[in-house]
Amino acid sequence: MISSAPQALKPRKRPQQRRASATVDAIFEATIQLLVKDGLSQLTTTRVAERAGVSVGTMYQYFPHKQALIYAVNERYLDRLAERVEATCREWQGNPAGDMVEALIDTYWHTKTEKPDVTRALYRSVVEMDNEALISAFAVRTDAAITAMLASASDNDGSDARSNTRTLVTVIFGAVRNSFERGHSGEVAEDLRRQLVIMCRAYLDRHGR
Amino acid sequence: MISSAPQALKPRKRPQQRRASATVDAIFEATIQLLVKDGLSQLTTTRVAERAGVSVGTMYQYFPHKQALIYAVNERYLDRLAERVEATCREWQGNPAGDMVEALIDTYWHTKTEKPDVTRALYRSVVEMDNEALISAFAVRTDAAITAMLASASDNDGSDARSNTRTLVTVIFGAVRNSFERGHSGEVAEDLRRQLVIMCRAYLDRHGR
Amino acid sequence: MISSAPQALKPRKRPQQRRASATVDAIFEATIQLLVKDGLSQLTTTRVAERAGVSVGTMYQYFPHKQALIYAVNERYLDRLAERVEATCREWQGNPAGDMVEALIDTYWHTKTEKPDVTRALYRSVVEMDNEALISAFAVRTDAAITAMLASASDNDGSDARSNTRTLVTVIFGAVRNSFERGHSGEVAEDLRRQLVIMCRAYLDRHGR
Amino acid sequence: MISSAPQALKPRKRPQQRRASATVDAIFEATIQLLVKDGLSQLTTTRVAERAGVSVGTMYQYFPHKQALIYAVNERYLDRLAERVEATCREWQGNPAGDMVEALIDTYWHTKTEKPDVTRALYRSVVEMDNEALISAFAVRTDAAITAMLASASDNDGSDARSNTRTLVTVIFGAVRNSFERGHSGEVAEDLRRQLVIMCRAYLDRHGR
DNA sequence: GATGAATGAGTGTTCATTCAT
DNA sequence: AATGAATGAACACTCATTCAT
Repeated sequence: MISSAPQALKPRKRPQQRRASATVDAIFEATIQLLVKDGLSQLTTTRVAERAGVSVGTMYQYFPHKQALIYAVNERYLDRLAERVEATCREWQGNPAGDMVEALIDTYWHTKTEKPDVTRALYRSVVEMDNEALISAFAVRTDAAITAMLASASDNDGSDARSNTRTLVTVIFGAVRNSFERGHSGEVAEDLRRQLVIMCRAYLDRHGR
Repeated sequence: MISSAPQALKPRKRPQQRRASATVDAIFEATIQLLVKDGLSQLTTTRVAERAGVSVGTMYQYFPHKQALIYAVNERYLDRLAERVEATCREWQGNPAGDMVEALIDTYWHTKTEKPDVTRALYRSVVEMDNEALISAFAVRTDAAITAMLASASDNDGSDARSNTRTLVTVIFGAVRNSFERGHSGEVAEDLRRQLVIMCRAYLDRHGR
Repeated sequence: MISSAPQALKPRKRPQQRRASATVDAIFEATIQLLVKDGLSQLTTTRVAERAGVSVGTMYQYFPHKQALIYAVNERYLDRLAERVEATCREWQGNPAGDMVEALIDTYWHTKTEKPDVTRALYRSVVEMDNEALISAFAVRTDAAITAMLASASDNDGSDARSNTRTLVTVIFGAVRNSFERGHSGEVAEDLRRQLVIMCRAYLDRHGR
Repeated sequence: MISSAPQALKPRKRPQQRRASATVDAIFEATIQLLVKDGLSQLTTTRVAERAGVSVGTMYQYFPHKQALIYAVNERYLDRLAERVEATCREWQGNPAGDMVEALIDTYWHTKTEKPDVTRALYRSVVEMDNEALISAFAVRTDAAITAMLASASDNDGSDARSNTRTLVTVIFGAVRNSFERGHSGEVAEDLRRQLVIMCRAYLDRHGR
């Protein structure tokens, strides 16, 4: 769970979510829909409650303030994303490093591309929030999973694992976001994905592996 | 000039800079300072005017609304960034492609890192704005410059220039942003920069160049 | 009901009176008091709310904007005025036309004169508003009532009812307003009322009735 | 001149107009055009100056504040209207009273109907202004002219001239305004005018004249 | 617990008026 | 005299949050 991130990393205004339930899901769903439809600046607590079919009062029982809501939505999203990354990492244990990275790119890319407007809306919603804990927790989880996976590579050459993981992760996650921002899609996006695979493979192979 | 971006992409009116560029500069400076200090959500027209030492009324003579102000600040920032990228591209014409990319990464990285808090603040401010025109104009400029540079590479191997440029640009710009978001700094950031250079060189060399 | 005026004539949204008619009444009362005291140009939403003893926010729950408030105040006023006119018309069914018109003038005059400053304030507030629906709805109601009354006159001579009603209504309502504007009062106003009765009677008698 | 109205009647904020000139005319013209086009609430000093082709500063040389401008426009309008009424009154000296009143109605009606939108715009603009002096001065002039005319009637029956004049004036002016408010036009307006003549004639004839 | 009416501080924006040039 | 940039008080309206029912 991302929420279990080190206390030190939790933001001052770290939001508390009371408990999970169908109501909370409805609220999450409503929030995402509204973020997609109108963007963060048009998102009001009243509108979220209305669309979720609950009263504002009730919403405030689950989320102590608006930030907490947006935080929680992103937390859940990143949780799921991290799970998928972890699953992929487990699945490819023991394979050649190049194949691992290709699988990683595929997983990340597909997850992000599945619902592009949700991805975009959440990328945007996370700004102006005390999001360091969020990002950090996600980074910790994925870094750990990827490092472990790479360490098990059948062609592991013993080069600096921390540095390699960090580089790959930063490049892959960064490139995907940038591609989104530039509005790539269709053939262009597909080519970029392929090139990214090629680039990462070339990086791993650099020592003549 | 970024301002020459397709009119159709700019739903919001652009500021009509008359003259008094001193005043406009003061307003820009104030805006950036406040974005750095308190973030977009705390940025009010009154506060900007106050800090810039002008009245709100005056501010509204130069910027028809708050959005236009933020737009203009980002536009200027991206203009300057694009200029630096273009300068680097001109400078490295005719060199080996690997050196070009290293120079590009250096330039971009240094520009972004010079004033990290400004970079971070502007990354955040640009959200929730009608920023497609902005990003698109920046992309057009830098893509053109980089494509031209690569075409002049002494070891140009004739592989798909569009695709190569797009990949490099997306990876470099994306990685830098991601690095910022993860809060890398010091030795970690430096290593990442080096790795990025290695990765991009490896990408260019992939065909045994 | 004036509210049943053609929807097409009401570009501005109408207040959705939910309940809490006490609150709405307080707001109406406050609005009228302020209109009387300081005039439309000094009427601010804050001041109305303050005097009504509610918060601005609450006011905006009942009236979507300032115009809607002023519209509603006038609507209520004209509703009541129309009711009185209708009552008089019912009451004088079957009497001689001259007596009818005298009764009509009395009713209208007295209603307007009861609270002269309110009358004046509302006359003024209605300007610069999308008031056609208001005026039209009032006209439709009163015209209908008066036409019906005149048709029942014991000495009905069969002359053009539409034209007669229109003339009488325009003259009476217009004269009263003009008298207000000129600031008539006391004996002068009283004489004018009498003369108006004489004139309307003479008009009805013109064919030697 | 209406401006020569008794000092006591001049409003506290009685606006002062510096001097007449082509500039002033341009300002008047611009004001009226804007009032017709967008109404009082959209009338800003900047817009008036712009349309008049002068600077705001210059406008403030002629009119010490916005009210003064609107006051002056109405003053000029009423001056001209009063002149026409006076001219008619002079012209019909010595004729039968009924013909006088018909001529008066014709003059007033035509002047108001010539440019209906200007008439309407000015009716509206005069609200919320300290307009008592304006109306009073107009009343004094027209009352005097009409009283004098009626006194010279070939069939003068010696009945109370003050009362008669006041009644006729209030009825005629009031009916015209009311007709405007109701949006009468074409055949309806024409019939109303005829009926008004009939009514006023009947009033004058009431003693069997 | 759930509701949603009430709150009121806070914000973007306008525009009459001034005054340095 | 003429200009028009600068001023800043004022206002309509929003919306996160609370709390009586």
